[in-house]
Amino acid sequence: MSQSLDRALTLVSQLASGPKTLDELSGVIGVHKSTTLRLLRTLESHRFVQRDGVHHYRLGTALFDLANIALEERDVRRAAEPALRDLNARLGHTVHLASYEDGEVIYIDKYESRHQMRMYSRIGRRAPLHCTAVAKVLLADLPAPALQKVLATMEFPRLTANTITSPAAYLEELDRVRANGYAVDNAEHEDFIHCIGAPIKGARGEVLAAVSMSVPKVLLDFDGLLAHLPDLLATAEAASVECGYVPR
Amino acid sequence: MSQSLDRALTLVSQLASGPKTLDELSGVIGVHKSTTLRLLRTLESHRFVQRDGVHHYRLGTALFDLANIALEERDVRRAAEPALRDLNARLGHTVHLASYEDGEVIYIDKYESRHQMRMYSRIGRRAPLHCTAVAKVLLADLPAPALQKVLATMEFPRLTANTITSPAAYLEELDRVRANGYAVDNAEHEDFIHCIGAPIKGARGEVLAAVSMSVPKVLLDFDGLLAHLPDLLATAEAASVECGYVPR
DNA sequence: AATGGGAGTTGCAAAATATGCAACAACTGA
DNA sequence: TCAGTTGTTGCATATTTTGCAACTCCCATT
Repeated sequence: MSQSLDRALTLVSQLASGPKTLDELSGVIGVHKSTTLRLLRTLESHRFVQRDGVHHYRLGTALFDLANIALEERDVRRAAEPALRDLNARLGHTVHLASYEDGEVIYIDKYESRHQMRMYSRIGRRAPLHCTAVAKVLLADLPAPALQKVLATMEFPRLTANTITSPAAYLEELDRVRANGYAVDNAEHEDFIHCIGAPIKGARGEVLAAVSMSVPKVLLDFDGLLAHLPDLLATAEAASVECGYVPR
Repeated sequence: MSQSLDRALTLVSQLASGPKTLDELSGVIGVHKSTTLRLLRTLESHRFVQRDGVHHYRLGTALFDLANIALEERDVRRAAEPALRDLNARLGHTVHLASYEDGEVIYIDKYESRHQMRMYSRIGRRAPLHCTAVAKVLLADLPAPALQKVLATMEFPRLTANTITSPAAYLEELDRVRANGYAVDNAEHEDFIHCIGAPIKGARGEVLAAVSMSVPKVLLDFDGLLAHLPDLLATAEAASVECGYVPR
């Protein structure tokens, strides 16, 4: 481990909670302010950090560049785009693409609803593991040891009346996902939206990503949502084929 | 300057051009592979970097988190959202929000067109300075010394038949932006799209960000686009008011 | 206008870490 | 099974990082 680097990256993470002064940042990493300044100067030269007025530092624009590049590096995103865009155009609802990365589920693409609505999800954000359709799809495909490892640190905060709040109930839900070949979010994450999700597979049948379609309850009831399941599964299969999957 | 940190951040930047092996990364920063490994281990522990298979490293998910947070830190984005969302809903065309940061113009929000279309712009990406409406709006408001500084390093690659390709012509264009109170991209960036942009101002009249509306030429000709100028200017003013601007 | 306090900045000697080396481990293809 | 490639490790040495004390700059108060 590189101590100097560790300190610098801690500074960057600390700036995630808002702009801070040199003294504040020194306090966080426990070194002299002249040392902190030297680290900030280097971070600034790489644009990870920038001055915000005279006294504050904040996160810099290199993060945008790198985050965009990190997204575009994910081949499944490019391969899935035509199918997902088409689903969004035909049905007019929000479509997400998410992938599993190191114990987290990240939204890597999103096509906005034709109807004006605000959702939690944004490209680059993590999806909560316990209550989103995409996360259920992705965790359902993990090998048992990896799934146990994730569950060991997973939390189950109740976000709506329907949220799954125990590991046991969650494992049962993942069994249903495996049996059905798709997942649902029955207003478990945000109480005005429900959602269906399906896996996008690769050449060897492994799950590369998950696609989901989210609809406000006022526009479509749950049965109406499920009526779109064939569309979603067809979209997932079309995207899978683009990723090298050979259907049976 | 912190040499160790500088090397580590160079590694991160290098991974922007695709996954790389330990040896490749050592070659880039000119240190022994055991040193490179130690730097990568620290980057990995902060999730700036992750393993991609057994032999490659690639950009990690912390970049998504930080980029999202960096975006949401920008108050103008939150303040402008209602006005921009409304413009997008009423007219159905792509609406962008961009801000000026350290010599660059960054898209910080985007509302997709009702019509299926693919554009260069993405949230977090830089807008080319010489040929986008948002960049013209933002550069037109810079004090002369800062503008000269930007122009000193600015490039003018021809992207379409209409692209401005010289500093002199660009300065004339900025004069027009100042006189008109709005900017146009007359298919200068992407030859199938034109675009109008306007400033969003703060409490002291300073330009905080730029809003733009982009339309494919096949949907609306240039006169048709200009007919929407009152809508765009009204949106920019509504957003400005949310940012503390007091109209005259 | 002067002053004091807060925050940023600097040069350098001392303290501490980063570094490279050489050997080893693991994996893969022939 | 073996060779080559790539990742990994412990430790002595080389080099950088660090803290100090003083300085500069800016802003608010008197």
